[in-house]
Parts: sequence; structure tokens; C-alpha cells
Amino acid sequence: MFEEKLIQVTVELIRSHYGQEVAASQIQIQKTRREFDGDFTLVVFPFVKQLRKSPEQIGNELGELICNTMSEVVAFNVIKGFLNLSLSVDFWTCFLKQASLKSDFGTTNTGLNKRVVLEFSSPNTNKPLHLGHIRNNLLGWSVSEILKANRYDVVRVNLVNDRGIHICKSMLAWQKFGKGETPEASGLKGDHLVGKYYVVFDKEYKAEIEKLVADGMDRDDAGKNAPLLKEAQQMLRLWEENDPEIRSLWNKMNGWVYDGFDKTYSRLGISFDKTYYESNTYLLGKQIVEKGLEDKALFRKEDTSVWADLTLEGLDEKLLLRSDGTSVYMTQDLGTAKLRYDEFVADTMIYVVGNEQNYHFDALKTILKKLGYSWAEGIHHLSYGMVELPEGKMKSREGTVVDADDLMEEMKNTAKEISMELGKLDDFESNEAEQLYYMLAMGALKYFILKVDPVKNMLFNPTESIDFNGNTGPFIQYTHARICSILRRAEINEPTDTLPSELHLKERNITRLLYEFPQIVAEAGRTFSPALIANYVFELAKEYNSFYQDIPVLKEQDETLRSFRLMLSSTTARVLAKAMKLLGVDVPEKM
RNA sequence: GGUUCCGUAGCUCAGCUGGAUAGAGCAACAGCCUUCUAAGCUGUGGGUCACAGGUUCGAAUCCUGUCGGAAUCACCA
Repeated sequence: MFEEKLIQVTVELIRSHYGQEVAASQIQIQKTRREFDGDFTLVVFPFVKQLRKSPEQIGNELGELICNTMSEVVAFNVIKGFLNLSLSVDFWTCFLKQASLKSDFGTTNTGLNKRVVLEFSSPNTNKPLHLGHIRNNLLGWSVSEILKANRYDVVRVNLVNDRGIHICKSMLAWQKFGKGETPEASGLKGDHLVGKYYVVFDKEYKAEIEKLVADGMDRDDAGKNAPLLKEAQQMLRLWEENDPEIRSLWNKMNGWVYDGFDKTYSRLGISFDKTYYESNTYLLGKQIVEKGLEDKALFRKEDTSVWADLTLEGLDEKLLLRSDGTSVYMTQDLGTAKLRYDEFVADTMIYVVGNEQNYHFDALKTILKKLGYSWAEGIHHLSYGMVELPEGKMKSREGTVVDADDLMEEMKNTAKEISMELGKLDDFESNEAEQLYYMLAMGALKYFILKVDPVKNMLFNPTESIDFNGNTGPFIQYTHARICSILRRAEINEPTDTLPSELHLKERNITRLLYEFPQIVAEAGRTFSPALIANYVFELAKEYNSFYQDIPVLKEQDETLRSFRLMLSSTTARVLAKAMKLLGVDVPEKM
């Protein structure tokens, strides 16, 4: 890597010429900005004081020395305290040739021999997936791909919340009002059917409350005493007692939901290595709490409830066992964390969960550390912001939720409309065209969501998200298809031995961007940030399109130049494809 | 009220551990299809980086405070 070598050389030159020791961390290398000449810039400010000379003077002296020492550096200029270094054409062309030969270009070793368990999705089984889940699923999938590209051993895990009062509500409503409706008979997707009865429950329950209030009952009491709610609670009790009838209903309806989820997941292009079900894990964690109590890491209140005191860590007291001895959400999560660690012995355990649970995960990590589990240090909450609509927040009660399946369908239809309008599909078979619409729709959706920094709340504008112009998935897909078309038309498409002695500015810009790719992948892996990849790949695509516009690849007469440009193009195509794969987006060869 | 996160162009967003004159896309305007795909390219206009202090060679970036917005603070999950 050139930057590392440059730092090392600089340290040595400063030592031998100025007799001063500067730490490698003092030396900053960055990409030279577009407006200036050069490829890399060395910032001299940090050690100006130590050398007792002006920034310009140091820059010039150092530039001279570096130029003489490193053969790849052919020129330099100094502006204020910035030493801009230009690298030789040889350096860039040799790099490009190597990259074009490497089948795994962009893969790094940073995760070698490290294991990551990555939990994402984690749906409830009482309603279908919506836009918020899409952000979760796409983030989780993309991060797992990015980690794999860094050679981490990644285990993708889903934890399904398949039990609890909400599922009982759907079950009860179906039992009472469903008239035996099934997905097969109704043509409704399983998860949508179950979701429908969750809504039915809510409606009927509210009606009951109104009736009770009309009869003179206090509203709060009515809410607690409505017969439907009582029944649902009774159902949960029966479920916990393993009542065969309830269990069988539960199995049946959850089965419908899983069929529905499977379809949604497969459309989204995601899958899991392991699925946990809360019905199997919700009793875990009590032992951990008991032991913590023995070790005096936790304490019991007079009413026999058990708590963790996190006030020293800047958090509150956290309940772990109710006074009746039953466990709460946190108890379960302690249990599943330990279960997961024991099973996979992971160095890092990532949870992709919305930012409304920031506090919960702070507490989880703190409690586990308090209980003496050293692996708790490896827990990372990948928190993401809400997805808002132009009308405001999504609210299931007001029916403003954007359903995942509907959204994907709409996107596909729009992709089709736009494509037909542009007449892009003339030489496509119809099923080929259908596949392409789907690919474009998913590309648009995924890219739109992943290009935004996860921590931020984001605005989802349905009409803009399907835009195919500008910083969008289809733009990058289009660029890839264009390059593929060039490569198809070129007879030879192999790296050359003879490389050009000069590079066009745009060729150099693309090459520099390609050079950066592995570092971007590594950085994205370190910070779990698909957005970094997305913004990088856009820049690359844009640069290539600009190049494409006025530098002919196929029409070039000079053999050396022609094959160099083919090599540049094919490497660009491969990097585009790989970067998009890290975002979970497929890329077409023709469109 | 306590804690945490966010605030960058009319809109949607980049800006990596502090670095040069703060960048894209959309929208607006003006050009470019006899030439490898115009879902493209080129150009123009648009900014007190919420505000005020501080730290230093240098701050959108770090610290403190203020103002806006969001989340969370349950014997819910």
C-alpha cells in the first residue's frame, strides 16, 4: 500500500535530515482534492512546530526528498502546508493491471479468524412487514455482506417474536370473527391474513370499550376490563400451560405468517443461517439472574422483585424479575445473548434494532458486564433511525403504514412504466423484461434506503425513491450495463503487457477511485456502514459516465490505449458489481 | 424534567479519525443524440454548516451553553 510506505519513508527522512522523531500517527496522507495537481497530499502542519521552519519550507524540502527516495513519486507542489505528490503513470497502470487480474479485488483480511453473529429483522408474527422492517432487513443484510467481504465469519440470525399477547389477539379475533378463513381460500398472503385479524381485534376491542363507557364505566377501567382483552389474556395463560387446542391454533396461524415472511424475505433477497423463536427462549435468563443475585451483582427489593442497579454507570435501575418471579424482556435478552455466545463463541455480536431501543441495549451490555461476562464487550447495537413519510410518521392505527409487499410491487410496476416509456425493452423476451423490472425496482429501493447514514431518521418519498436519475440504484445499474455492452462488442478483453505512457485525467480519476475500493470496504466493515459503499459506488459510476461521454473505448486506433481502456472498463464494471452486491443489489448486463 | 440522538443549498442527502475555496442528486435555467445505450453528459444560479462562546497553526467536524426536532425514561415487548 502506497500510503503506508509513504508514511514510513517520511518518518525516516525526517529523522535522517532533521534529526527529529515524529510518530507515524503525526503524518496524515489524504487524497489530493480535485482542484489541485497531484494524487496524494501530505499535511505538514502537524510537525511544523517540531521542525522550527515554515510550512512551505518544510513542504518543499520534504517533497524534494520524497521525490528522490520514492520512484513512484514523480512530481510535487506545495500550497500552504499541503504537499501534493504526483505518482507516476507506471504506478497507476501497474496497479490497475494487478487489480484487473485479482478475482477478489476489494476483499480484505481485516476479519480473518473473527466471528460475528449478526441479528436482524426480528419480526413479530401478528402483522406483516412494513417499511421500517425493510430498513432493518436491508441494513442487516448489507452489513453482513460487507463483513464477509472483509473475511469475517458471519452468522446471520433472526429472532422471531412468536409469542405473547399480540399474537393471542390475532388468534382470538380469527377464532371469533374469522369464519375459518385461510390464506388458500382467501388468496391473502398468510402474514397479511393474520395482520388483518389483529386489526379486527383492535376494532372490536375499542367498540367494547365504548359500550362500557356508555354504560357508565370509567375509561381506564373499561380498557382493562373489556371482555375481549380478558379473553386474550386467558388465551395467553392457556398457551403458557401448553393447552393443546390453543397451541395448535397458534402453530397453524404462525405457519401462515412464516409462509408469508418467507416470500417477503425471498423478494428482498435476504436469508438467515439460523432462526431463533422466542417461544423457545423466553424462559431463558432466569438462571443468569439467580446467579447474579448470589454474586451480589444484582439485588432484590422488599416485594421480591429483582433489579440491577446501573446508576453508577449513568443509567437507572432496571427490573429483571417481576415480584411474581416471571421474567421480562431484558431477562430474555440476557438469556438469548448468553445462548448465542455459548453456541457461536463470537468476537462480535451485532443487533440491528431501531434506535427506540438505544437505552435497552445500553442496559443490556452494562448488565452483562456487571455479571462478569467479558464477551459483553463485543456486543454492538447497530441502531437505526425511523423511516418517515412526507405526511409524517407511520402509524398503524391510522393506516399510514407502508406495507413491504405492496411497496415492492408498486416499485416494480413503476419500473415497468418508466422502461416502457423509454422503449428500453425492445429486444427483451417478456420474462427477461419482467426480471429486469424487478431488478431495477429492488435496486432503486435498496439503494435509496442504504445510502442514508443509519443513525439518522430518514424521509421516504415514494415518488422520489423510484427515480432512476441521479444518485440512485438504477443509475449505477445502467452504468454497469453500458460497460458490459462495451465489453461484449470488444473482441479482446484481456489485460495488456504494454501500458500507455500517459493517462487522460478522467482515466486517472477512475483509477484512483478503484485504488480506494478495498479501503472503503474495510472502513465500511469497521463502522458497519453501507452508506459509505453507496456513496463511493455513485462517485465511481458518475466518473465513468463522464469518461464514457468523451473518451471512446472501442474506436481507439492505438492498440495499447484501446486495451488499456478495456481493462479500465472491465475493472470498473467488476467493482461496481461487487460494491452493489455489498448492498444486496443485483446488477444487469443489459438494459 | 433526566438521558441519548439529530439539525449542512428550496427538497433529499454526502462530507472518514479536525485540514486547502463546504460537495452531490432532485427541482430551475442553458447547451449536447449521423459517433461504444441520452435511464447519459456539460455548464449556470443557489450556503452565516441552527445560534453563541471556547480549544489551535486550522473547526461543519472536538468541548460548553442556548434554541429547534426525535426517541426513551413501565412489574409492555
